[in-house]
Amino acid sequence: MQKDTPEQRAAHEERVRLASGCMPTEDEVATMAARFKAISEPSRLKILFALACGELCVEHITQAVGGNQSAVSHQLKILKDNKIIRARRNGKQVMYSISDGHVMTMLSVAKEHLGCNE
Amino acid sequence: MQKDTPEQRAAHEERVRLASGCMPTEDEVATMAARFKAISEPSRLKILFALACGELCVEHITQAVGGNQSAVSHQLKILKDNKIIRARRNGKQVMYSISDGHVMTMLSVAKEHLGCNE
DNA sequence: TTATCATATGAATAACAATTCATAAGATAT
DNA sequence: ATATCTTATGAATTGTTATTCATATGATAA
Repeated sequence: MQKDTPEQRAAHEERVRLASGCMPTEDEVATMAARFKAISEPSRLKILFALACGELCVEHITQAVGGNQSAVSHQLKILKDNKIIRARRNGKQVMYSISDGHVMTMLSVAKEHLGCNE
Repeated sequence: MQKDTPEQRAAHEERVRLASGCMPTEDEVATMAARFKAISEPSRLKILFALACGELCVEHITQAVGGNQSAVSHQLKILKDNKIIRARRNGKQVMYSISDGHVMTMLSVAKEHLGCNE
């Protein structure tokens, strides 16, 4: 079998170099991965779709998605730590909401992508 | 402490009902969660950023992201099974590429979201 | 055919994450 | 102050997932 010519080898190296150049830093990749992971569990994704309709307190979130209060609270913490949602206290309750438009975009793009089966 | 009035209680139920109405089906949530999970590992996210610059074969991907061939191959399978990337054979090589625009959107939105620290 | 290159896969281990239970903490009312 | 309502947290268990190694498969060339 033919070995690559020096030109081909250079082209390969160039492609790898280009791809490496597209790469965010290790820290950036780690942060993005953690945020995707935060929204990659069915129970947490359900919480987000519930919050997409508007701010809710923990009890209402729990009712909307099912499950128990403790589990929901743990999940809310993960979402909050990853800047996916935000919290504000209102008396005895804590109200949660989607943190910004990027998250809403993710949700709608994910839903659209469901149609793509190829 | 005051109990909720019937009106307040009805308002609460309405909010929960509304939130539940925003909810995709169980199957849809499961699929979306699985796809987010596919892109939520640093090594796989790196692969995607490499492919964002254009089609690459396995060896080049491996060089671009580091790690060994077997690990990369396992990760490519997960991405492919979740419709995040596609594969085409070209002689002895298999060329991988981002499957569609939704994925590219996800990557750029994720990168933008890095700037949001609140 | 055999040899070689490129990629994929199965099985085992090791790291990680989700859920549950029990309980703590924070806020308000009495 | 105490009681109650709401949410958060720590620890333990259970279930998942990533990575590695060894090897299989698939394609081309000699």
